[in-house]
Amino acid sequence: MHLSPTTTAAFKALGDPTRQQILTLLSKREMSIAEVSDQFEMSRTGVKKHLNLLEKGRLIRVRAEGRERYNTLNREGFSQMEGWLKFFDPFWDSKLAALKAAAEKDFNDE
Amino acid sequence: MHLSPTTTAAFKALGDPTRQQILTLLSKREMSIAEVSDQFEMSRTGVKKHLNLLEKGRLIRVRAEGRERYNTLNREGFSQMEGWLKFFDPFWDSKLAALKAAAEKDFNDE
DNA sequence: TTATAGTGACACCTTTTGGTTACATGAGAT
DNA sequence: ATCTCATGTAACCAAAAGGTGTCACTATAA
Repeated sequence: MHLSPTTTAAFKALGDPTRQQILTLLSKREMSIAEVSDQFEMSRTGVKKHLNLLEKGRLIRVRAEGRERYNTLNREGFSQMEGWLKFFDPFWDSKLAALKAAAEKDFNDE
Repeated sequence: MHLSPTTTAAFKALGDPTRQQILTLLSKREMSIAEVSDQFEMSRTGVKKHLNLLEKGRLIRVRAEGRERYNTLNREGFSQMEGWLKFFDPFWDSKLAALKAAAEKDFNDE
């Protein structure tokens, strides 16, 4: 199975707590860069870098309005991740799952 | 919205092509570390590091059998990621989506 | 025009990641 | 016991990521 660089970037982007928080913020309303960075201790430049990474993973889009840039969630990145995760669904349902369930007790717990 | 360190580790783990390939391999059958590393140019130690990261994100489990360690997919990590992505579903369906769709043409294309 | 506020881009530093080699351990075979 | 093979761990290195401040640019306001 092959994952596009964009989708890889999406997963990578979600592997950071700051970017997770940014997405949560943007799920409430679109925000300019300054508005987003006001919510963090971090410098604006630092937040901007995170926004760039989110954009690279198609998790947000940027809309210019005057001298401001408004950031909004972009469904594309989310869909691609969900699509790839679905690839594994057959594994959980397969007949092998029964065997694995039987052997489950033998697994190391941690 | 808060993401556990484990789930963050899962996303981080998927942000790497090698680890994506390992998961794809394990979706066919469980494999020992040596078997997995045979599929890559990389050293066994390098592969082992990737396996550790996958385990940290609860994407695989390790079962000891004799002197071998068999790696299998673990649904837990996958479910947690899917669960978090679902958090954003209401966003796509919201009435605001209509407004956003109307403004869609104004978005920068790349 | 001039000043100001929001942004983009650059150089820089520190920490983490992705990879290596070398060595220690533990189970199976001889 | 000894030898072998799969694995675990530590030390190390280069490259990438996460953060900073500074400067240039542009659009609004005065």
